[in-house]
Amino acid sequence: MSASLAGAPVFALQDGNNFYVSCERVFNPRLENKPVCVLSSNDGCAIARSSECKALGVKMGDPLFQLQDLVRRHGLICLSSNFALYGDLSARVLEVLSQFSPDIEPYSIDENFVRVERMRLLWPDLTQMGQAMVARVKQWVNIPTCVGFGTSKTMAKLSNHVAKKNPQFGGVFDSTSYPAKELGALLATISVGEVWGVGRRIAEKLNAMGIHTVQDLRQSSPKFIRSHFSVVMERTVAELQGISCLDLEDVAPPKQQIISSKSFGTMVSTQEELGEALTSYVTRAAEKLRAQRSVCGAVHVFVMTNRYTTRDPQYCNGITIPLPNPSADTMALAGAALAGLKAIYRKGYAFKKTGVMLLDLSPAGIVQGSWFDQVEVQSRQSDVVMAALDSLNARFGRDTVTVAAAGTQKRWVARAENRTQRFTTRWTELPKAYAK
DNA sequence: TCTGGGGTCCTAGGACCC
DNA sequence: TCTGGGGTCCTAGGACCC
Repeated sequence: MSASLAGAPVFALQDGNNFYVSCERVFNPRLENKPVCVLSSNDGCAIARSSECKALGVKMGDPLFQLQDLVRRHGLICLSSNFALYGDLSARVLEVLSQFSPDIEPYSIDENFVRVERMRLLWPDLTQMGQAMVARVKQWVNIPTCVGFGTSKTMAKLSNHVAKKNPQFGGVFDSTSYPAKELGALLATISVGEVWGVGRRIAEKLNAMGIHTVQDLRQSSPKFIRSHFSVVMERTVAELQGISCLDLEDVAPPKQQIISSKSFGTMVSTQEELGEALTSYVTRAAEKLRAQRSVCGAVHVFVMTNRYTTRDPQYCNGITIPLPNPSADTMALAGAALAGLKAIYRKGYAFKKTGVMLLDLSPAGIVQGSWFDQVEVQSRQSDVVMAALDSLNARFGRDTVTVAAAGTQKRWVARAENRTQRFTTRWTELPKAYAK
């Protein structure tokens, strides 16, 4: 049994093995034991690989046209992606895990963090708990997974990695009960780039400083790391030392931006075609926006040519269009997007990709019975503030219940309460009506 | 010929204020 | 008019994650 104190957090990280491929295998058992990969949209490149596929040397992101030889000679099976299916199975996995603890944070489509320390009466041995999780997810959803335990999220992630890479652990690794000396030896065999939060760039920089393995980083001083990197890395080192800095996010916060974009299968040149694609992306993004009950204050549009070709001239550009009234209305957003497109469109290019980002999101609808419209104006002039209040009155007319203004010398917030809408608007520049 | 689509957080630096 | 410290807000860009 682990020596962790009662109440001190213990995290599990459950992670589906080769998740998309495993999902496909649920409904097509003939894919079992065969090299399989799942492709991105337009069947562009590999985004998930079975272990047999990895053994053939296929890398994440390898384009399909480079895999044709493996398809012919080794029977590599390449499948188009089916994200609706993966999302459905992900939800089922989550349901099974909720039998083990109510404190769960779905981290990605194939990963879940679980706080387990409150369940120690039921599961004094974490390894047994992890084995039960693996067995039950396999039995009920037929998805193979691994589970790692740690006293921080970062250690749970790392333990999951250990479980995945070392078959002798049977898919479960509990770093909290592993003898300290042996744990250090084990972590000294793992390269520092495997740590959650250490990407390619930071790994290079760490290597240059003589920090090559997870154990090297774990034995570094957080303050030293802070001085050469950022507060994020400082936290990572503390987490590796078993000090939990990142808690479970049990209620998912609303998105701060919503993106919808896609590459074209064949190149597109005309503004009309780009506009049609954009309109469908805006429709999808606006649905997501309304689903989280937000309105959006600015729409960003971008276009780009094919960055992989050296033959054609390159052009990429983007523009952010602020909305005078924050909205979740598809037509309003599409109008802004198309106006943006018109501004950045150039004739004579073969475009590969376009997309839209909804920015400046804020809550819409009823919040504890109050409805507000806020206008922030950068001015110390009282007449400007009064003008802002006037505009709120004009916008809501008789529906306006109260108006008020408060702020500092520079930045004023004018606020109107209204029976039908709640918006929070931030103007980064003065609304035209008030410009002097 | 053919190369994904989402997201988050942090920092530096400029504008502006007292 | 000049100088400087302390502070806020905003944006662009980089780095990371799946």
